[in-house]
Amino acid sequence: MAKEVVSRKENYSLWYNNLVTKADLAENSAVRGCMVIKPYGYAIWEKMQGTLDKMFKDTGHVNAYFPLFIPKSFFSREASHVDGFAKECAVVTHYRLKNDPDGNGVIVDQEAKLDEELVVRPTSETIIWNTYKSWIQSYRDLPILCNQWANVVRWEMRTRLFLRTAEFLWQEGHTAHATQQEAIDEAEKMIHVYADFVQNWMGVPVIIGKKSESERFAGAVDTYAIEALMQDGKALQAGTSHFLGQNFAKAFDVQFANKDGKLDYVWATSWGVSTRLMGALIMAHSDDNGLILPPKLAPIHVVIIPIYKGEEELNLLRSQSKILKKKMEERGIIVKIDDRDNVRSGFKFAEYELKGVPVRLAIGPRDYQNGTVEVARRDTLEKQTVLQEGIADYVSNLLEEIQVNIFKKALKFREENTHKVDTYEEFKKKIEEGGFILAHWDGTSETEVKVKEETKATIRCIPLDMPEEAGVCMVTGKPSKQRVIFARSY
RNA sequence: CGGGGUGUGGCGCAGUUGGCUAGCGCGCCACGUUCGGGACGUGGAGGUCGAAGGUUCGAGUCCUUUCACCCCGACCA
Repeated sequence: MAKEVVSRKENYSLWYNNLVTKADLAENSAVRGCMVIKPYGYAIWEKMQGTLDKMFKDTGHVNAYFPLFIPKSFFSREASHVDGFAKECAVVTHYRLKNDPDGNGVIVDQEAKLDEELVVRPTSETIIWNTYKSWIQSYRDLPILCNQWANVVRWEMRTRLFLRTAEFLWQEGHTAHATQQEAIDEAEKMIHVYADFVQNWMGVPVIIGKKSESERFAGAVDTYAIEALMQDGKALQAGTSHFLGQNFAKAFDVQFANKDGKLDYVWATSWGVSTRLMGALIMAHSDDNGLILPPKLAPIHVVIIPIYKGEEELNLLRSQSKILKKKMEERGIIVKIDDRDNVRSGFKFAEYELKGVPVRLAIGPRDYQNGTVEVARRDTLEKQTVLQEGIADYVSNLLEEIQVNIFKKALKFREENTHKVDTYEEFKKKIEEGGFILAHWDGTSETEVKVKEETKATIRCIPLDMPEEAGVCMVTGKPSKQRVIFARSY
């Protein structure tokens, strides 16, 4: 008897459950809104991390690490930056506990108060720029191209598992350059690195663009972003790259002597992606049977499930499975044999579908006789019986095909849910259906605010590689050079 | 921080206008039969009903306070 499946609209948690849970600590816990990443979920994150890390290094970056705690005063330096983060910071005020003399357990020792409070980093621009100041004196010290893998904390008023947890894992790149153009190039380069990763590894199509003024990062001159569309019709910002101008250099007084011997402020960028990407991965691909993982990021590519009666058959199939496993491993395929004797094979089928393992091989006595194996692919749920001979090639090709197919499917979904709209009336109707809307906008914040208030939709980005097209703003009728992307977002 | 909702074994829930020993499904344990798509039978373990206080002969149920979580806003990756 198959169990009832929770529908996608009702609940994403079915898919999440293999990967992550809410932090489940004592009552009154202040860590609400945090998450526990389970081993299987972390294995995916490690794959993402490894791939991105290599991409960063291939583009000339190096890893470094900076402190978790940032002196409060650092935040006062860059005005718009503090505006953006002040409301969501965790602050350390004391450094010691003691036993309560009244016997109520442990209390904060009020005598151990810090002179200056420490802020748990919500992002590291301030402490990094304070550090860079001592690293930079001459144009010969530039560029500095550092990346940091770290956790950060943002005390959001409302959290959402994966998409907006109070603590999350991410990487943040922070670069310093001698010229404006070099910094702009860096910011653009990195948003393209992100797009490459999200599309070609995660299989999620994205639109690369610039943020409008009101959606910009606190302290940035320009914010580039990649925007993805989830299956429920909402947009998700999957990564950002910021051209910071000289804002942080000025705030932290980071000057260098240029080739002419004159002092100038350093030009900066920062860029980051987080565990939110795992949310994107899940929400973009999963179906009612559970996760669908792209082979390039799946912790297990292939699971082999022996189907047997009795110990004799099991042993026979077990050793045959090992042979198949070895053949595939020689081709770099990650294979798991699930020969657990205490759950039935149908249960295993369902379990690995829930986990999103791309390919399943089932081998039973009949297959053993015929020298065949049943191959099932997770993305289409199709099953086929193929010869064991040449299985490594077959599976290797299949994995590549699945990787491409997942992307195509997501792209098709996005295209079917992207609409050009020319009037505000039509816009209001279309936005209710979800998806991306391409419309003309007069470039003003006022119009953007009005649209947001009336429809809850925001400008996700001003696409970079979309042809210019003259038109008029759908709201005000003022001239516009190009269409921008509107959507409701997470 | 505003509006709405929910707290009952590990998970999901039922429990009527207060009334007997607090139930059900899943899961868990034991034994047996099963095993090519989430098995079935029999037996069993597991609960301070979110917390504190109150009303009452009697509270999961009523009242007060409080805490947490979820959803919708505002804020944000």
